[in-house]
Amino acid sequence: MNDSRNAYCKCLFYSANALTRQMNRMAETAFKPCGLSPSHAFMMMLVNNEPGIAAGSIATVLMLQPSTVTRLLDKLEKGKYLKRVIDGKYVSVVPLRKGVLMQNQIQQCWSVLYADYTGLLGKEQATRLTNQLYASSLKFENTVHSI
Amino acid sequence: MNDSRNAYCKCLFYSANALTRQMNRMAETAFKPCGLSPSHAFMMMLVNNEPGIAAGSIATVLMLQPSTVTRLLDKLEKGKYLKRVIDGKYVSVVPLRKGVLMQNQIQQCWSVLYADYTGLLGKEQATRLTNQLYASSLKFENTVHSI
DNA sequence: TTCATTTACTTGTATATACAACAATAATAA
DNA sequence: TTATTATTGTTGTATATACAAGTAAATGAA
Repeated sequence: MNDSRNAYCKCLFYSANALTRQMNRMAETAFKPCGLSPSHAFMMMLVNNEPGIAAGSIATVLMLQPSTVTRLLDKLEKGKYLKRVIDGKYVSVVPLRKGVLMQNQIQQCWSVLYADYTGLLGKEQATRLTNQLYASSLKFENTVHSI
Repeated sequence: MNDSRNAYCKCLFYSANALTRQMNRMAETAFKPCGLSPSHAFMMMLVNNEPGIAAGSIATVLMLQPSTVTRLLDKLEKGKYLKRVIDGKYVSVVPLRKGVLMQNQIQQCWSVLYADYTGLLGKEQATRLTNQLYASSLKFENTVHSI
């Protein structure tokens, strides 16, 4: 059985997707208590840490497409976690009370997630993997974006 | 700017997702010439290599949920790339001529993808990253599945 | 043999995400 | 100042993927 996997598991597309799906499942569970999906929670944290951040910066920092940011913001705004402040073509985002009050809980969920995957992979491997992934995604960023 | 990223980029959820999104974008481009999405192409390769493979095995090998496999199969079957052979509750999958004839082209696209990302990351880093991802996803598999 | 349980797959529904096309605004050049 | 171009964000539409619930078939126990 594992032989049949061999060809694919040597492909970065395959292994990156496999791990990410599992990671996302774990993250979804970890963030459940706060009632937000991991992506929404990350966005909320970012807005709490940088009130008034431009929508475009959110996209850059979280490495998401602008349209994805729009959709995530829509939901958080509808839930009264934050609001858009529109100034001409610029949109900045500020947290609302509900979002600010949630920060603690989000960070707790985040800690749980961290504990979960380091428990599984070991602290060392987890750190190494994370660093390599991040370094690699920066390399992608510079090339893939600027075509 | 990069300081604002710092907190997140140390998280495996964040970095895995970031890289995977970029990887997927690249893969989508690489597989475009064959007219299949990367996931469909992978599934097609697998079925070509193991004609008659059980649907459940596809899920295991590709590390996908059964429902996801169903959906991917639906599309490939509709496109006459393969067909399901139903035997009681068992479903096995066999390639059709169109799918078999496509194998070459798919593999070519796969080579292009490989060349693309090794060109970007360097062969060494690409291999290291892939192996670590795969090894990690196996660790996840054993725990996350069996809850 | 019949009933309960497990297995294998599908369907309904929801989500995150993307791309391409669009609007509205700002910046620049003429 | 006006006309062009670039920037910023949103909408329409499509995709992959997942979970939960359902169905049908196989297996095991009584």
